[in-house]
Amino acid sequence: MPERGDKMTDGTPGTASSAQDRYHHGDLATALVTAGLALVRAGGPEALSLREATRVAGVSPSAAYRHFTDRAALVSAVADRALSQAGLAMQARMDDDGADADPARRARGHLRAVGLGYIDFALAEPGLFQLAFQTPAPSGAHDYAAPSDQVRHPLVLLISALDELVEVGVLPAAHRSNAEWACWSAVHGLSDLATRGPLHAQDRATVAKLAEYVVDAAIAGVVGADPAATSTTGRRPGAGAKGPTG
Amino acid sequence: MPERGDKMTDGTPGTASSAQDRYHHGDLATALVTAGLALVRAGGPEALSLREATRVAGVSPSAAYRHFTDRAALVSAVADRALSQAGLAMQARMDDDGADADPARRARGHLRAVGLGYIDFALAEPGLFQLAFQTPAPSGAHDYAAPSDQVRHPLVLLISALDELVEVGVLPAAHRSNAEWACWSAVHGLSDLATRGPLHAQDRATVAKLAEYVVDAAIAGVVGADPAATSTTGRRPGAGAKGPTG
DNA sequence: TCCGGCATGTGTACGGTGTGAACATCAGCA
DNA sequence: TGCTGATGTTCACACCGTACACATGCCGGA
Repeated sequence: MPERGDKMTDGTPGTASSAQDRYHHGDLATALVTAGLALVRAGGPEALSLREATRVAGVSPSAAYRHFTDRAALVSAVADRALSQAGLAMQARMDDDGADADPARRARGHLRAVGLGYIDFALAEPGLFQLAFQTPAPSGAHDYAAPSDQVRHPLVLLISALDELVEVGVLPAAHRSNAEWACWSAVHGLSDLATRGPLHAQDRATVAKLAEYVVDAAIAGVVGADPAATSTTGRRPGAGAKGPTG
Repeated sequence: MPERGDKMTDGTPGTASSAQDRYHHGDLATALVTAGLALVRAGGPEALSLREATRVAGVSPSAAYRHFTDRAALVSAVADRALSQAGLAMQARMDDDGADADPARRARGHLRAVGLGYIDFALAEPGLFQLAFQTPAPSGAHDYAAPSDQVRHPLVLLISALDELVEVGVLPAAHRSNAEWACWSAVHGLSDLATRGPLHAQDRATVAKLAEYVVDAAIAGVVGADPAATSTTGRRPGAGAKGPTG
């Protein structure tokens, strides 16, 4: 019989013997997710193997199937946690950056913080980022509801930042529709190029500068782009990116 | 002994017996790449298994190691082919769309075609797209040189489209630097969101409309965005960071 | 012409993975 | 107290990448 004592189920040393050294783990589901999160953080989504997760949890491989129908189910559960962490990081950044007294500047700062927070999270936690945003979605289960309690989905943060920009008058209401996809595409694309693509080997400072440029260009694009005149036949003058806030 | 006749090495029926039914395959390397390409097209990068590729080629698994050091090497070779196909598709679209007599309109059409061609390729061949652009790069081997003969790398197409926009006067030279990353980020992000992300289940027409919007917003962003005046705090002019690849 | 070397393909084996079926353990309830 | 269902274990299977020893046969030198 293998030794089952050398595992650290959680960070709660008070209940040291509650879930260990017993035939029944006690809270294997969350233990597996926690272990999976660590694996993904260390080695990316590919490193999340069901067997390794059970090994970390000090349990036999088949035990996982009492709590997850599939490896995919475990991956999905870990992805949810990763999504929450992304939302938390972005929210924190918004709270820091968007403290301007002027409403227009504050709104623009919020949108900027959302974009830069997204990219920062991708750079700081590439494994979690990939898992959170590059997974075919569990099965259409949750539609951008809170991935967990109290944590707002990153897309919700983006949407509310854009709505705020409309309320404040910076973004014309006529330009509002689809703006979230243009913004999300820009920051997501840069994040992917920087975490796995051709910008992978680039030094951090360069990527950070690029991130600012990309976010600013995206904002300028949605604020200034006239969706009714975007064909090759040319845009009307005066539709420049210069926002009303100057 | 397994039957080795049921394979189609290439599209050259003239030499039907040249590479088949013989102990030595004759051109196993390209046969494996061709098989791998089919596997990726059908099931995405994950479906490219070395064993399955050798099975399709009618050869034992170990035979692959005479031509590729690794599974990664085979993947990389297939990725090169995928990259070429992407370049071809984008080039074809550019030739179709960018036929305006007016130089400024033609230049803008070229950039639009590059972006829409990129997204179209991703939607038409999601497996090849993922393999081509979401692979950690072979090992810094080829720096955007022609992935094959005669085919220009997608990034090269983008860069020349932007350069053309500068020559024609639509894009101020001061806004040129880093523009390729803003554009690439936007189209790559949308492609990723649409092939694996939350837009995966969206119907094709909706995504196509979104693609046009995103491309136009990206163009508006780089053409109109003043990289020195978009930040909330207001950065000094002339602080445009030079592109990482030069 | 024969022959030998070397590139190429085969067979077998090992450790890794996900997953299912049968069995073991234990908590909680009648 | 003993049963029952939830949970964990053991064993087994098929698949994967990969390494090693061996088989085959093309091609150039004698």
